Amino acid sequence: MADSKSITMKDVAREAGVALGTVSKVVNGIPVGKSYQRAVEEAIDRLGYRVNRQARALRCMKSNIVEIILPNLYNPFFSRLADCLCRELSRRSYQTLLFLTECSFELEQAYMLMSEQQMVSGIICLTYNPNLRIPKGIPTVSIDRSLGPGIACVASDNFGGGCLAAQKLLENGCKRLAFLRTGASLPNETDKRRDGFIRACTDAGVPCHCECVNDGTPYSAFEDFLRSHLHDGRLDFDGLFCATDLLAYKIQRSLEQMGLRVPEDVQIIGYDGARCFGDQEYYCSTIVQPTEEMARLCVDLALQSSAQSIPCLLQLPVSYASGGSTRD
Amino acid sequence: MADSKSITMKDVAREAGVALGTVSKVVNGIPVGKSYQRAVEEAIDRLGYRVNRQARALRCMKSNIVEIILPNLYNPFFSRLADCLCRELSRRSYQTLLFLTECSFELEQAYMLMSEQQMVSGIICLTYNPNLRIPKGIPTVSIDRSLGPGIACVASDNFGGGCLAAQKLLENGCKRLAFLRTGASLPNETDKRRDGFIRACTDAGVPCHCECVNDGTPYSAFEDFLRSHLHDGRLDFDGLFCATDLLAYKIQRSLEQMGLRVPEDVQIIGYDGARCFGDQEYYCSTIVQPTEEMARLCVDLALQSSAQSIPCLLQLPVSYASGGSTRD
DNA sequence: TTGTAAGCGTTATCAC
DNA sequence: GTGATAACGCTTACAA
Repeated sequence: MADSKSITMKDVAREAGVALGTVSKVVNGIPVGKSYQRAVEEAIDRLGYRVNRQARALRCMKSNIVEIILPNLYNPFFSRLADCLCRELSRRSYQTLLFLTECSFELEQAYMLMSEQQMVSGIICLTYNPNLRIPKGIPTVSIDRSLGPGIACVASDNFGGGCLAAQKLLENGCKRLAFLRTGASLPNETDKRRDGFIRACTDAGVPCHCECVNDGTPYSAFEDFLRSHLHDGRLDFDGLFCATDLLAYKIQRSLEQMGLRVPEDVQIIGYDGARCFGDQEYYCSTIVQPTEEMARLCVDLALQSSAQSIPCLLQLPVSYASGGSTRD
Repeated sequence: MADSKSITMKDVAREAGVALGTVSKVVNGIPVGKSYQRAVEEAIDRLGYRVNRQARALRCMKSNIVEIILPNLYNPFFSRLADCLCRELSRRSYQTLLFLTECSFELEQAYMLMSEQQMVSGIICLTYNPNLRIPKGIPTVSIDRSLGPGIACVASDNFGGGCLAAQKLLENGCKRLAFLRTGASLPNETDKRRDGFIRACTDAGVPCHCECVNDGTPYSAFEDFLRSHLHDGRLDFDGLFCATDLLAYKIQRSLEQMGLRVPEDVQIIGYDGARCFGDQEYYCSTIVQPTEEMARLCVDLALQSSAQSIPCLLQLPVSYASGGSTRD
């Protein structure tokens, strides 16, 4: 009890009868004389010594901490991402410092700059602030949005995913397609979901409607949209591609309330690959983001101290998964 | 560019033409002379100085970091908890260091002890290791499991929740009840869900069956159980209380595959209050844990430096929410 | 190969 | 009220 004054290297050195520097070497795996090695290791065990990471960080001007900035953890895509990132970091003996912004520009900026007083090894962030100031000298990786030259951006192949969605709907016999989206008004990588979708539609010679609303807009705007395209209990579209699984989920519920059946009357494909309870069934047919691979890549980049000509944008391939809202 | 050698207090002191100690005082809100105050603040702005938290932590032997240990972030209950905890900590100017264990006893222990070399302000954990060694001198809060005397445990009112589930099923006309559970073989607070359920059944004079299997057991054990109680397309039970929403969700799917309708033939209540996409509809009728309040309480306790006679167990009230798997 | 000593950026204790 | 100065625990030249 009275002891717990925290054991330091000095204590270990005294206990082992060696100099402070020798202990440090042993702790850091730098070779020392066999007998010293043993003596120090025994003393460490005996005393239960553990290195003080703050002191080390201060001295080395670098902690083994990576900062993660996300909007929240209740959205399954973000929580899955956080899960994968944290695990991948642990695997490499790094720690995860987590910040949640709920998309507040101010918080995004504040947490971003926090790293400066923190000596973190890297930053992995998913932000929306268009004027985000990035701390210099800290490897930074952005997810789904380009933060400017020199900052790596990791994303899924949004364009390819959009194409894939169109292809699948067409394969399943859809003739009248529409793309629905609610999202940041600022340009980011996820815009390409629409571009890819339109491209595939154009290539196939099939017309397609786009209904995109800004983030502030209430969901009811989509219900109005659907109703305005409902004639005699029949929707003008038989295939919908929604920019996220969440939107797909809501749209499906709206359609069902209007008396339409999914997938019999209307087929829907979402984007993300979200699953019930995180690892059970897909909520809907979806374009699956390779979350684990994205996390691994983010960590790779965030730990790459030397900015050795990192590509500005890295896109990872997506896949399609049937989840009940399509007829395949 | 060439400057970014990180600005220190010393730089600020020189810039402002005052002593180091004066800068420290300003930074920490300790009163100094009016003119000094201004000079220092201006210098700080001009130089863009930010306090180095590692140095402060080292000097004060205490960082403003709270360690959170959870099994994972894909399970909605855990991710919601993490979300609330992180937000609550931020609100009080603390940072969140996140560790995920996937219930590995070794990792639980390793992360628990990590705090010793970290000078964290507190630990909030949800663990299963029965022999977990707790670092001394760091305020520790356990969720859903008592870690022994002196360690606060925060949980929802599991017993009350069990009672409530039974009451709701009975109110809805159920006559033949059963409790289903898969969970840690080690005793923890969530065991009381069963106890409360049984108690309410007993009080009401209604028989109830309990089917509890250990964590390792494959889910198919429950399917076998259900099948063994299925006679002529009719289940021996018309009301099920599942220890978690996830189990309720799986059971519902199994029943539907067997040709039974929920809630017409069998009503189901889960526990947790999990929602689709984190904030949409409930997956099923459920006993809702007050996650936000629990998080707040955990943070309260984890930051309470003085162990001023903290109650060992704190239970927060639950509520019932209808989610389609019952007839109310 | 080992020991010594100078910091890393803060805070806190004192003389002034 | 202000300003030197000594730690905090560790790493790393550099000297022995």
